[in-house]
Amino acid sequence: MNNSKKLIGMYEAMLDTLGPSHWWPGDSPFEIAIGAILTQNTNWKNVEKAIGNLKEHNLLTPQALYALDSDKLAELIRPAGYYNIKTRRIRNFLSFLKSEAEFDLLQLKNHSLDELRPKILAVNGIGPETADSILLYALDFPTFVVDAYTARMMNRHGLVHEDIDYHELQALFVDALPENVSVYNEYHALIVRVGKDWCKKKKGLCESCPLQPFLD
DNA sequence: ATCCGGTGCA
DNA sequence: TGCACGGGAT
Repeated sequence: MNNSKKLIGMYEAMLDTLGPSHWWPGDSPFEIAIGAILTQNTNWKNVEKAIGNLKEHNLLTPQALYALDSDKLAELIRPAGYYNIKTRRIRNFLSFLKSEAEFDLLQLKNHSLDELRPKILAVNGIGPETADSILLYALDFPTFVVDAYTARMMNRHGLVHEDIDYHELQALFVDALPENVSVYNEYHALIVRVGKDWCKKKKGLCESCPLQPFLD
């Protein structure tokens, strides 16, 4: 089976067994963008606490967060871990949002994907995965998100080396799939769900995995 | 003890 | 290529 058919087959298998994911959880594009920064190498449950704290204080708007002291912000996002560095990263993103789009995330959609992605990547603290997550899940741009789960899952299926470069891994999916926001959205979400519940770090639960039929 | 929707810096 | 960043859940 060629690569494209295999990747499409895996997608269909996951969707059939797990159902749609309804990603990204969040009430607004801005909440999704902040969540993308907060969830860097961090369990989503911890991110939810941090976002809950911000909501509770009515601070989940660009203007309110921008006006907030670093110390206050750090304390509120503390449950998400790495709170000092993430405070800096959020503030970097807010400065970018102010200068580039008058605090209006949707104004970023006036750019093409190809010119916007490098601009977001230039923000210190926003790497390729966070940038693509914001572009896809907050702004509906057709860019495919890959992550540690993706590399692990693909590696265990013998398709890539474990430490494959981000953009190489991404290209594998882009080349195999139709350029479609809904498919990109759902595919990454399904991989994360499979990664959490079956393709675990220590020992994969391959026998019961939705992707078991695709193992060799 | 181990892991988590990573990233930047030496 | 290593390493720091970090609280919370299992």
